[in-house]
Amino acid sequence: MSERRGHLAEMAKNFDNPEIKFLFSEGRERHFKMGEHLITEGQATDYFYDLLSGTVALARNGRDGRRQILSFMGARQFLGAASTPGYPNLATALTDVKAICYPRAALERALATTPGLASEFRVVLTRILESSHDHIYTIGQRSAVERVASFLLYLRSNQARFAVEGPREKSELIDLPMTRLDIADFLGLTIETVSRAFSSLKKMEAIGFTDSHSCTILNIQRIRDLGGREDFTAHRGSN
Amino acid sequence: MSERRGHLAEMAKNFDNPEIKFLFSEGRERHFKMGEHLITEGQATDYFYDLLSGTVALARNGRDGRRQILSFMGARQFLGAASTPGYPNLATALTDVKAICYPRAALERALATTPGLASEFRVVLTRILESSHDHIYTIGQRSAVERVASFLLYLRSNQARFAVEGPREKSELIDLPMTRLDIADFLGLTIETVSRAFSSLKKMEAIGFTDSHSCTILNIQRIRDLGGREDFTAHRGSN
DNA sequence: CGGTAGTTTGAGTAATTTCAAGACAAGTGG
DNA sequence: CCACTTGTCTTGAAATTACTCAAACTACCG
Repeated sequence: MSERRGHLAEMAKNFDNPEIKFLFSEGRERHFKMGEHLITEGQATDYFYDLLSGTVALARNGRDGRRQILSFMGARQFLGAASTPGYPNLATALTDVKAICYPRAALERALATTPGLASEFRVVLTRILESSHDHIYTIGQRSAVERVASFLLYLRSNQARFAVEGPREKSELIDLPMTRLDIADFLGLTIETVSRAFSSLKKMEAIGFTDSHSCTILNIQRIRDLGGREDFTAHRGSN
Repeated sequence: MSERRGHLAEMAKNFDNPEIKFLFSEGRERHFKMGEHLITEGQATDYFYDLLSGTVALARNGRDGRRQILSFMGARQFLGAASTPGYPNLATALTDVKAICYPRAALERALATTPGLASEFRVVLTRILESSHDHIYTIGQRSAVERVASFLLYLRSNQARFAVEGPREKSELIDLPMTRLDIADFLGLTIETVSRAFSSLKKMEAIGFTDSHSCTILNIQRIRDLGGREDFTAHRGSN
């Protein structure tokens, strides 16, 4: 009991019944090396993942080689919810990843017998949907520099909210575990454009780089003006 | 009982308990004129809507006048699920709209006491999320003509799936109840580009227009080649 | 120390946007 | 019934943005 790990276990800590017990007894910790796939597209998603550490890119690949990254996920985030047995997305480990995987059927049964957990789960799903909506706005309406600024705020917010040890304060130091190509495929741009946007933000002294995989926000207001969501999420107090 | 209407009622037809009874006793049919808002952004979402007829645009507005339409919704679709009391989106009636509205608290209680309905509801939420992912791919990776082709398939599929009288076969006749500006704001393009893309599809005899608010697909294969999702959703058999 | 993968920068090109004008349809009032 | 207004849609030309192609730079790894 006390050794149940992960965000799902935390969400379920106040619930107990045979289905919950069964669910957690079925949970297996798995490790993925950088580059490995947690889920392959089209494959039957038998498993649901609760990430413990590392970063995963969830992507949709077109036949002609185009790729759209739908989200970057880290500790305390979930992966594998689908409306059908198949799953059209590809989940790839960008770093070494630890996750607990649960059989989908066991999760389904636990949710069906534990309405309280199902409610929390519904909130999680809804948040994911709202985050997709943010993403759609960003890709559909913003320019390259704005998209990159918005991306930095997205990472900053996620790195605070989904820190391994639980939610913490936002930091001005942003970790960029993904490559420029990953960022480009997330934002609907090319590597070169992403790189130029970073250079441009650096030149206006809004950010600074130590190495190419982590940066510091020097002028948060500038970044917010470019990529912020205050417009429509003031009440949520993000960024 | 037999007069419960709407998709939610249909989903709940096999369930019965006091909370379900209460939920449906609280449902009120409302009519909205073209141009009216069902939900205003930032407002507390006290209500959840089950659409009966008409078309609604769900949009996110930027302060500087930019607007991104997140989805077009019609009969048998739901509106108003949010993870917080506020709601960052604006729902506008594009035609006259009929809907049943339920207090969110009543829905929440009904779901909390009716796990079977909660499961179905979770599937609906997941489908919405998957549809958002399609949208992200389209906006992030496709060219203007491809986006418009993809949009036609999106409408065709929705108009079959969410027909007023229930799911029906897909038709080659596509209804376009929204303006070119709405389409542009949905696809992350300008009106002019959308118009040029339609002209281009017309010139290649992939589609034909009767008037500017309805078109016929003349060469479905061509449209699928441009905007199809066979790549990653072959197993779902869409489009 | 060279090799490889990833990143940055530059120059030219292609696509979409912007600006501007014209076409079309529906509705209004003379 | 016709001119006129209005809103929407289409088309054209110019400007801008992001993309493509190419080369140089950097860091890491064997």
